[in-house]
Amino acid sequence: MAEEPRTPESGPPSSAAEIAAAWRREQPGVPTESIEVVTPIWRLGKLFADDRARALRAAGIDAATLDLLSVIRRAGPPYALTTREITRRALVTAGAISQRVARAEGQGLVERATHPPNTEDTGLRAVWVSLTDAGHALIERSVSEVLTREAALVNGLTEPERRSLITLLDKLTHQVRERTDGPAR
Amino acid sequence: MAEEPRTPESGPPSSAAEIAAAWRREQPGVPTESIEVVTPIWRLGKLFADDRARALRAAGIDAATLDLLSVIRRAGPPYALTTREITRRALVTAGAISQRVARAEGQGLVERATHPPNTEDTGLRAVWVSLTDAGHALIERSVSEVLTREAALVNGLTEPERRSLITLLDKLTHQVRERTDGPAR
DNA sequence: CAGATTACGTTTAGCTCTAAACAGGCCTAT
DNA sequence: ATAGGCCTGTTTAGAGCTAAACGTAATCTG
Repeated sequence: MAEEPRTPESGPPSSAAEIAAAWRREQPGVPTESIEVVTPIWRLGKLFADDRARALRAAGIDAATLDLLSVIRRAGPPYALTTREITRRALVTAGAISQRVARAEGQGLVERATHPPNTEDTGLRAVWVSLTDAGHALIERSVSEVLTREAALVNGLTEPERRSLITLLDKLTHQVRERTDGPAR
Repeated sequence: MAEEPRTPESGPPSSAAEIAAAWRREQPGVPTESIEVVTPIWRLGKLFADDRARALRAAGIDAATLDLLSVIRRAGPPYALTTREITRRALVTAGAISQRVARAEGQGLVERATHPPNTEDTGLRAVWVSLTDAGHALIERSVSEVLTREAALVNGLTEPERRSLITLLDKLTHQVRERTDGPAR
């Protein structure tokens, strides 16, 4: 095939295929199969995150807070979850959740209570975090916009393509999880 | 057989499908097509990043430094790039690259020079970052391990599945890029 | 040429995260 | 009962990042 320019002057970032090819050329024998999977996943993650952050800035909320309020909102009435449960559904540590809750509480978006809203309890020293009216209003407003926006980003794929991608991502996720098997903290 | 002393709700995080279903139930009419794509991409990104960080800790290097040295190493001889070119190929800002280079320089892994190693020049006030012997040795050692490890994580997919996934990710990346078209770096 | 403009890299303030130490409620066993 | 062990949640020090201001070299303009 045609050789590629050694240093492509000012363009888009090197494609994953180019990176893999570069390693095969520079260090033959090194396994490069993962590069074309892992690199685009990281880049897409950043593209989605950046776009979301840009959209949320206008709404006066950040992605971390949106994430917190979302988890509580979509749990349904009475819109309250324990800190532990919130942590389990998020991608960050318990300490980070504690800080997120403190910030959101300072903004009047959530409230903390050591007693459950029902008589239901985890049987342990649980702290229940619930949405205030302001928090409820804010999440209602922002989620719709964010999801509409992101749907538009994904709509370039046909329905079969999207379904196929979802299936493959799902399969890969399960396999990576069981292979790393480290506490997915 | 197996005893179940666990707390009721301690399982894996909600699947993306469950999250989408929850939104359709709680706020009908909101578009949820993107959730099953974006969520697994973020989760996979974190799984790969965490695994890589764990592996690198043993080798005495962090992911940010690996990334820096990798870009320079795979560019081939004479193993030197300008800061601008490094930034273009990374997912972080120019300020972050400057700090990464400073840290790596402090560890004796790279060197900075205001003059090009060749007579080749970008025509502007370029700073060339090049690998030291120690940096070269370190990257040689770590990249092989990281890629071998990550190849094993991806090998659960069959070859056609992997190719199909790569194609879909590529297509999605291009479309998201042209739809957001934002600065994104 | 001088002045303005542009391109590149660095510095700085502030933010959010992680890891680890800490604090305290609940439970079981002796 | 009480001692000790677990389970939850919070706090804290430190790391690395971003955004924006800054310094400076190269280039354009009149």
